[in-house]
Amino acid sequence: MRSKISAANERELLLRRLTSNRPLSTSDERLLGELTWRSEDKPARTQFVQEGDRPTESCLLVQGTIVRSRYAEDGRRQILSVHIPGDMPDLQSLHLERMDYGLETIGASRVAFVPHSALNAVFARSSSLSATFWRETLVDAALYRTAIFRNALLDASARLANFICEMHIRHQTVGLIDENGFHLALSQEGIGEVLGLTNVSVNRSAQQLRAQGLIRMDRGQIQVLNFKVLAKLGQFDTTYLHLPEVAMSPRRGSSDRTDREKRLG
Amino acid sequence: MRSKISAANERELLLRRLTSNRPLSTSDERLLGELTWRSEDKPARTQFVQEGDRPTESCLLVQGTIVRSRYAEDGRRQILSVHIPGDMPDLQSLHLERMDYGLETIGASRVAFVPHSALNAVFARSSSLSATFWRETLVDAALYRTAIFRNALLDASARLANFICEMHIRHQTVGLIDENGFHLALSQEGIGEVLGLTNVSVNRSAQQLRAQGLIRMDRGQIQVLNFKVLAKLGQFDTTYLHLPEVAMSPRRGSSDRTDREKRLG
DNA sequence: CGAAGTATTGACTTGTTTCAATGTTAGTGG
DNA sequence: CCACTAACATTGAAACAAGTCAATACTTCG
Repeated sequence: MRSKISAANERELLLRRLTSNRPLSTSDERLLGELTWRSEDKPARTQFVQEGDRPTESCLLVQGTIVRSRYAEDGRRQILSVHIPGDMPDLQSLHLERMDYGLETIGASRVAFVPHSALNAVFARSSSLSATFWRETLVDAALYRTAIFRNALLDASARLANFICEMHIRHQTVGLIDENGFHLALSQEGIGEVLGLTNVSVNRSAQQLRAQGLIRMDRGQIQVLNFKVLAKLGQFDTTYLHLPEVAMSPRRGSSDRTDREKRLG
Repeated sequence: MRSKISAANERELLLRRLTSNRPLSTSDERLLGELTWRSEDKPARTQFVQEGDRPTESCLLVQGTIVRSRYAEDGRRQILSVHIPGDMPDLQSLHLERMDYGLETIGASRVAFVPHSALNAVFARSSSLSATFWRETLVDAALYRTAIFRNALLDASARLANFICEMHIRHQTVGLIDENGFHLALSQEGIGEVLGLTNVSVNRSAQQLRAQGLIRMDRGQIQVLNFKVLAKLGQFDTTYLHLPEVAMSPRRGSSDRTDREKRLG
């Protein structure tokens, strides 16, 4: 259940993730490489960080699927976010003392831990590296925004479409996708806990999307057949993922903000 | 509509906010004081930052109420978060190039702007100050988590109760509350856009809470009469606000995480 | 005063939940 | 290798919370 392996995998995974937007300086890369990770394998359905905890380390998901969760009084679970390899789902515990959510595995997963003290030491030495990690938590917040939007304004099918689009792109970004699509350990009930729907509703929505030829979805294997239509249906816009801008359009000059104001109502 | 006033107010407001959790070092305080703010008064219902923008400055709400918003294709608006004086609702634009949401005033508001370049310069000089601002964005993310939880797992009345609890505490934290409660510029329709409800539903829920003697609520003025019961009803737990811990209990030792794991299902 | 925004109320509609039963699949151990 | 089991997926029917539509007050403010 525990192993102190050479942290080569963790380092590489993290590096790939952090540099997906802009390259790190060689000194930052070296600093990053000095971090020591402790890896652990977790079985499926295991809550390994809990609400109220005061972690002294943060984790990196190396393999598998984990979720952030919060429970209602009657025991129902809300999944706040779904994480795939490369994510650091409790980086924020570096600055927020108590956990306000739990972390649990969905399928069997491999998780690597790094002490807060080590991270802080590194950030004190490099403000650019600090900014890179800060940015990660900001993208995370952007995903939350989309969850709020999605669950409030879209109906069941559109929610599912939107969610599948997000997971598709995120898997694509870290190279976890092939001709059969990507693997998502979440059951239909689990997807319901993300989208604020029941398993029944998710099932019926999935059937609709399948009937329209937009997706294939079979026991955790999801394939997007028509991304464009799926995205349209789910009102999906990649902006919030803050991916690298391939064909960087010339930056719009910093025009006077007041010129662009819009009166509402 | 624009004024280059002495930034004394902005500085003080920001300082009060940032030190509400832990004091800043004198050198950090000095650095903070060197920032130059440009203040602007905005009329009600004005969107002054829009989806897709690439801001070169971040703002601090000095006075009034503003919201983060995102629109569905049919024009319906989702309010992602509600902001009160002391909040910096687009700090994240420092590291995320494009806005994935808009910023709009609800009532007439005063907003102060500071260039990203100035913030970056300050953060490069002090990693502790950088961490303090980072933390602000992390609390922000915690509020999003609660919004997701609330809108998915609670029924209309509980959602409203939860939301009022949050706004009550947040106003209290910055001293914007008196014997008549606090002022919230949002209409019932606006509250609905926060909670994923219609104005009709908000109205009926408000009546319920009033009938139970839990709140008073009249044209933007909200008074909590029985916080304890309201919080219970809304399943409200302050953890996620990450307030200073008054009677700091001795930190639980960093017990081996694996000892505390919980199997689910 | 008039106008616009906001709050309130009632009647009707609807998307989703709930409940419950039945398939289906993957994994386990004899 | 098949019976057994648990988890997951699918289906139908009934119930319900919230939405929609629409009419009527109330407030604020130029």
